[in-house]
Amino acid sequence: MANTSARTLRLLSLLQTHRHWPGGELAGRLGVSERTLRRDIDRLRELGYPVHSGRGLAGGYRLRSGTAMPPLLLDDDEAVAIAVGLRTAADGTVEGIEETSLQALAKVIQVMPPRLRRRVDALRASTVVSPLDGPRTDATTLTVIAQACRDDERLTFTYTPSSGEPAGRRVEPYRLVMLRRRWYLVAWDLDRADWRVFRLDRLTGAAATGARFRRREPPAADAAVFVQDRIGSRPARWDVTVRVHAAAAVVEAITAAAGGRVEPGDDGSCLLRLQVDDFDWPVLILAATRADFDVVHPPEFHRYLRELGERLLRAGSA
Amino acid sequence: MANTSARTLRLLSLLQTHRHWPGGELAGRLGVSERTLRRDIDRLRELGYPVHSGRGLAGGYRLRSGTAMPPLLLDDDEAVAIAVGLRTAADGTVEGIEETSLQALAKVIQVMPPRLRRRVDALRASTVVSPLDGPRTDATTLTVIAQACRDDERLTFTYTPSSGEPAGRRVEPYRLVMLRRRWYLVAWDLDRADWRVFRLDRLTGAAATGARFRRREPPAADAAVFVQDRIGSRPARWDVTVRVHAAAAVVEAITAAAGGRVEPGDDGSCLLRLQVDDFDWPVLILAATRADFDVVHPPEFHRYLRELGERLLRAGSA
DNA sequence: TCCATTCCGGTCAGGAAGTGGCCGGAATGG
DNA sequence: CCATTCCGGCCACTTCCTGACCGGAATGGA
Repeated sequence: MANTSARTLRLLSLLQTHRHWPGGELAGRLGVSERTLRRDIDRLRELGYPVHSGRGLAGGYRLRSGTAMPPLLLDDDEAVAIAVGLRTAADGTVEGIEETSLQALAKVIQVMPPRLRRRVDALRASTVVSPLDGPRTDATTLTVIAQACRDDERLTFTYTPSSGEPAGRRVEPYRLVMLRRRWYLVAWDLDRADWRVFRLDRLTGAAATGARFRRREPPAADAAVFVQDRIGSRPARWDVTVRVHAAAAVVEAITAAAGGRVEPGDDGSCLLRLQVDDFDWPVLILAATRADFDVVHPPEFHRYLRELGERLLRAGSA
Repeated sequence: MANTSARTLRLLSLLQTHRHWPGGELAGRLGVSERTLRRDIDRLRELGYPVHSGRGLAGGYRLRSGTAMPPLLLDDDEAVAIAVGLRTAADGTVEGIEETSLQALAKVIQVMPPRLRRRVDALRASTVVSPLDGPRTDATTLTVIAQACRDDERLTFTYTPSSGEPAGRRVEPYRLVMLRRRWYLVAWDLDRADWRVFRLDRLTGAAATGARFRRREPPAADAAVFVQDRIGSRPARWDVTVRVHAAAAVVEAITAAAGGRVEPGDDGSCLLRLQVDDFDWPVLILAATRADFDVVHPPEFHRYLRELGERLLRAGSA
């Protein structure tokens, strides 16, 4: 039996689940003498995990935070929660960490027992999301590709270009990039013998073949820049400025989460600035303020408001 | 030196970062002979982690999924991503796993080095959330309380009841419950010698005193039920039914994520049902469909639409 | 102040386990 | 057919693990 390693892990696990443990209790659970337990604790400390100990009646052992992440020992529920959380973060719920979340997700999913994966999938549907976020990429596809990138495994899939027929592709995946809430895959296309960028929402049936390859010279130092260059002109992005007839503090409370900037005016109103891709978002925010407002900046927003206002009135008076 | 335990962990870590490793490479990195490496691999297998091995040129070792979660060995970025993901999930982004996410978050945060905690805090602001979600509870408060619940530590905080002055409380925390997107703490109030329910958004300055207590008989088998009973009558919750003049498939694509139910009609329109706490949400969804619609069910929605429509028109015509 | 409780770490001796070197074997892919 | 890779038995040596026993020291409550 690989006793000492297993015991070290179990000890770490116990210390992670409940913060405070008396020595005798730990020794009992591990099935060793208290002397040996003390030595195990010492071993953990030598490994760099700071185990605090206190004497007397209220004494006991506890694991504190140290300088490095210790191995996380998770129970099933926690593992599922982590996978689900990472999935939503990878979907763009938290800006700026999509790629990292995906990488971590790939790691978790890879070692996760199948029964837990099924639970994660089952929770997939219950995410509360904004209906404006656009198409989510299938999480399975995402993790399959992320793993292939990490492990240098060839990938096959069916791709439908913006103009053209669906066709099979064989690639050596390099990196996944999220840009403006869309996932892209940078990969070396084996048949075309060149680097290509694929939009994940146009890609189906992704599967790692199992065959490994040696990494090529990347097409660019930063994969995101490469994608940026390839997909070219960005979609219209609006800079909305609105004068809201309500106290700045009130408006700020509502918009803070959405990332708007609020400047207080002198007459009890305030100026709200938002950067958005479409107008649905700002309308929602403005509706929530329950105050009157005037559009300062984009004329297009004027028209949009008129149309929507008329539509709502039609529905409201029927 | 605690050699074999440390090595087992490092080996596990290596196997988790990159899926495929030739034996010689692993042995080199661990600083042992290949024979010993083989024994280490065997040890992992005995511990229940299925290490797959392949022979020949494309051979090597890889960690597969097994029947239990192995210890997760994360680098800094991944740990941060996990914490951030759990935090958003605990905020109610994914329904039904808030408590579990919080529990996992408490575990991660507890062992996370301070420098990583700071990074998590820094990312706090950048979450893309709906401005309608109501006040988010401070994540630090949340984790402090969650840890106190888990570790049976007394808690002190300042509480402002719905009617009354802020006052200090000393409690023995029992459980955190999320109900209708709000966090509640069930705890034994030491001064009042009774079980109480506290709303977290009315609670400030939470701190664990460090003093531990013995768990009392819980006030109810299910803490959520207890909270439900105590907070009593639910806020108005609307059952909105709308006829949308657009194809069912189109509407479904937009509303699926928000949890609405769509029934196709015979004339190209469809019936959309939503259960919501306020009307901002459905308006956003309906605006996104870019189609006309009629309100079928709650008359209050009529009035709301008229008011909002007029407000938008005022803003749109200025 | 005293006392029970708890962690601490030294020492000892027997036993278990880890280690590297060596080997023939077998699967795999070019 | 051959190079590459994992496999696992054997052996001798060394390391370390373990439990038992001890006196000591910090702690918090009576």
